[in-house]
Amino acid sequence: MSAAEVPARRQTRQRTAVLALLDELDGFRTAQELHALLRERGDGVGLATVYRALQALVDDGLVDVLRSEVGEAAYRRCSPVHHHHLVCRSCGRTVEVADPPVERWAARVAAEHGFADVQHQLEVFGTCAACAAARR
Amino acid sequence: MSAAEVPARRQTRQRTAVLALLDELDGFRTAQELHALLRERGDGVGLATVYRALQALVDDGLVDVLRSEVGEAAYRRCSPVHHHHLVCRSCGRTVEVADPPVERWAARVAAEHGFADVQHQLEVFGTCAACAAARR
DNA sequence: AACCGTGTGAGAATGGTTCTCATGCCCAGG
DNA sequence: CCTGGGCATGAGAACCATTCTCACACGGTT
Ligand SMILES: [Zn+2]
Ligand SMILES: [Zn+2]
Ligand SMILES: [Zn+2]
Ligand SMILES: [Zn+2]
Repeated sequence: MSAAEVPARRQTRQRTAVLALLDELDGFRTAQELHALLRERGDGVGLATVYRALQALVDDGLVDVLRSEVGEAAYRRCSPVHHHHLVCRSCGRTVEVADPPVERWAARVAAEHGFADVQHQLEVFGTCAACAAARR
Repeated sequence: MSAAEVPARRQTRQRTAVLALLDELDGFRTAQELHALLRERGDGVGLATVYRALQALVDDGLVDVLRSEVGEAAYRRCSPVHHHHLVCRSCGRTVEVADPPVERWAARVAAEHGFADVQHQLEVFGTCAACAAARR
């Protein structure tokens, strides 16, 4: 028997609205922020549903999730290929970046210490030019 | 007037116990785990105090903190020089690793995109040899 | 159009972390 | 040594993001 029967994701107004909103935002946003934005614009969506939609999108690889320093999850529409992020601490604006050397380095250093099933996470935080200018 | 009057950290049984416990553990542990361990061994310490002691140690640069995938904070006694971690997903065992190239890469890629005040976080997760062997 | 099963939503529940505040005790000064 | 001011402690309440519950709505397929 084939392993996983794909449950077939159902198309609903709520899920469409969440993905559409993420598509027009260019930074990481928390579920609560997204929920508030949807409510403001009239597309009322339950908070629990926002969480569920985001989780589904993450599972499908359409959205990346990041943990803020205080532990809140933030979500962003991202390309499906492996990459890392350069994130503005102030406005959330994000640039996707890739670096093959660090990929190889992570695999090598893990192997040297006998670790298997290796994964890694690398994020860069800073203040973008616009926010740095606005701050003064 | 000099900027910050150092409040002078006070030496108490509880803070000593927390740091001593961390010194004999070699992996990242959550505050709740540390609290349970202290209670087991008779050195009763309030949970809130464990959190406060850990926060103080982090502020002093004696301890590193890591956010698990579910958002829990885990703490580990670490060397004060900048480094990253190779962490076993299963037992928490951790190896400190350094990689100057990635430091330079992070600074360069950030500068190219106009970002300032750059910081980065890089962690590698895997299954250590001992846990891989025990699993079968 | 009818049915089945998944999706939704409001509120309750969960669980890690922080806050409150009355009491304890470290330690500099005398 | 003794004392006093003030930071530290602890038990429990408060907080808050996230998840769960469950009755009801509705997508998609026959
Ligand atoms: Zn991404
Ligand atoms: Zn990578
Ligand atoms: Zn460390
Ligand atoms: Zn580094």
